[in-house]
Amino acid sequence: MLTIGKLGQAARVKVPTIRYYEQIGLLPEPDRSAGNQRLYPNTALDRLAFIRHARELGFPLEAIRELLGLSDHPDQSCAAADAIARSQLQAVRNRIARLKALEAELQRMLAQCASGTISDCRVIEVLGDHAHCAHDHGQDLT
Amino acid sequence: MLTIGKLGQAARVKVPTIRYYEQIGLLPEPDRSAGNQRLYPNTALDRLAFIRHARELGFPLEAIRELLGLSDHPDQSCAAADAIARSQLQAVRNRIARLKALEAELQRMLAQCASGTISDCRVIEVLGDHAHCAHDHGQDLT
DNA sequence: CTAATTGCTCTAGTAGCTATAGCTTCAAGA
DNA sequence: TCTTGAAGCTATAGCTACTAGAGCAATTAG
Repeated sequence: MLTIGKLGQAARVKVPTIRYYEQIGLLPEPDRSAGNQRLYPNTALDRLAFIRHARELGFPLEAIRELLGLSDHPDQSCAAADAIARSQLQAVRNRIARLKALEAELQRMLAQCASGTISDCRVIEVLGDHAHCAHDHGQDLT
Repeated sequence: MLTIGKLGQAARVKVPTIRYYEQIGLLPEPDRSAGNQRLYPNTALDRLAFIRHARELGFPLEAIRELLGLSDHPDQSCAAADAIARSQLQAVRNRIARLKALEAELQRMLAQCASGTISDCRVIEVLGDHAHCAHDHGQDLT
């Protein structure tokens, strides 16, 4: 049996985050000690590690909720899990593409900076006028 | 003089967002019409375009606030603006590096998926055990 | 036994908006 | 001139995924 602190240490997840996961239903409510403290079975560590790992890979909590649901029914096809991972991969690739465009733009902006006064600062000027842009970074918010 | 709707259209910024920017002090409170509606001078368009553009490049609102402060004093050195842009470039590069590691990991995960049942699904398995990872995507949250 | 640590609940805050409700004002057509 | 529909107003709440703090109770080490 693990206290919430030990569990957090073992899974490298902060204690308030564990309580938050419980609150939103990602982790089941554990039994309590006589003094009302949470006591986790060892299986909770697996589940929490799963969540942490998926978060590190950028999966949103709702996707993780689905994946956990799937892993609770090991007999079904894994097509759904595959689809979730695939869409996550797509999302990551999109983000990389957008960030690369931003990188190029920022680099260009800085290369032109004359380090003079604000009035001839390219950074300020470029930001003020989209026409200065080499790339079309349309609707992309980072 | 522009109504808030025209301004939003011209700058491609949604109306509630403009009001939000006013609320947090990024845009000055404009004059009002007899019927209490906001009326913007043309200069507001420049300022709003500046903000939108900087947001597209990933600058956080606080950095934009600083940049706007700088551009209000065109006689000073542009070193500060340069530094803000430089740190933004660094942040973008960090994000790219982290996302590339995630991309590789997700790709590897999917390549191994046998498309069988959940019980031998690599996606679920890899997520459950960090030891399966080729990369060390330590503390990186996307 | 005491002091330090850890745990508890509850509330509020973070970024950057977005959405809703319920109302008023404005502009254009009949 | 009247009317109708669009656009505007304020205020509040919601979104993601946590994080921080207050004020208290329980546990553990010495």
